[in-house]
Amino acid sequence: MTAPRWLDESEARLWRAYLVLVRDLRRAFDRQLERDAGLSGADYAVLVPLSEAADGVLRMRELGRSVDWDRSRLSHQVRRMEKRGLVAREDCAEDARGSMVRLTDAGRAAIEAAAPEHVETVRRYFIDQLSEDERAVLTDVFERLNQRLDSDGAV
Amino acid sequence: MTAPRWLDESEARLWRAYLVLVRDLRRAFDRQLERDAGLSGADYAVLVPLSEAADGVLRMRELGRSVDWDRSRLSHQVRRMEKRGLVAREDCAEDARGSMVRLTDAGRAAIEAAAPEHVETVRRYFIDQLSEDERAVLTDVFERLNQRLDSDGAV
DNA sequence: TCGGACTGGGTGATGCGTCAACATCACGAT
DNA sequence: ATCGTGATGTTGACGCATCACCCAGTCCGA
Repeated sequence: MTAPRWLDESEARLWRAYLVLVRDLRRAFDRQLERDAGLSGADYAVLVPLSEAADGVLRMRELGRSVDWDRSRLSHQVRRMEKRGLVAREDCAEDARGSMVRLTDAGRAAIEAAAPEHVETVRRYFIDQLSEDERAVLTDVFERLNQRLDSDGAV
Repeated sequence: MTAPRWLDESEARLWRAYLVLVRDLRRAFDRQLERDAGLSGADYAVLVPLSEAADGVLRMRELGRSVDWDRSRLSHQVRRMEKRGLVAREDCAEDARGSMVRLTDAGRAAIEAAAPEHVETVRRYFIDQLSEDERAVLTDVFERLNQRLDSDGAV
């Protein structure tokens, strides 16, 4: 049992800045989506792959792979979205276990209304605030950290 | 109505890496805290300022300033933590509206059990993965983005 | 001093996120 | 053919996060 290596001042500063950034960035995006299109971030995440799919239809399984959520979370989310008329569920012809999710007209209208403002917000609060060098560093760092989490089985 | 400036490939790659990192990092920390001390991230956030306060007692107001949450969120959280015996609520002598939160022995034991592993996890998946230059860039970028959110009233 | 505004805190409702448990179906080995 | 195993999807429960709203106490100026 060795003594923990506590964070020094500059390390703690970085860590706190990260925590605050994550929280406030998420809040800013959620608010913008809610305000401009009545969507949550989770709604948006589901609508994007659906809007890019042929005929706006995907199996739950494929949709789950696209958003990289577990089945439970996706099922709950789709149920809520179905209740609000953003998507519709249908049976799957090829596999009796399966379930298809179809983007409704209202769902397509919502994502199309939300997307331009959303990307503008991503630029305003993130991308456009960074220099080219900084973007390169951040991409490198983020992907490395993701790999670390992945190879460590921490996900 | 001008055309939205969609993200190009490298910009989208950075944005996706950020989203995945945030999600997986949060999951890794929550799991570690839950596993090693039976605490959630929200529990930990509340316990830290309490453990640093004189006598382990803070007014709700001060506690709220420390964690920077709104009153409702803090009230819900403290209620759940009180039910589990991590904190106790007392009346405030100076202000009849006030409410004091006291760290219990169980609460102190929990935070002391959790902290070393928590900081090790922060190092393992974040701080220790970065070079000195990268830490400097990230601190600078994160603080700039936070300022941008702040000055824009986006919080 | 009194009346209105503000502050401190709590509650209920609702959506998000996770875990455990369950039911159904597919599929390969025997 | 059937049995076991894994894949697919759903549900219930519970904690986190936010919003709208409420109540009580404090404060300050007319």
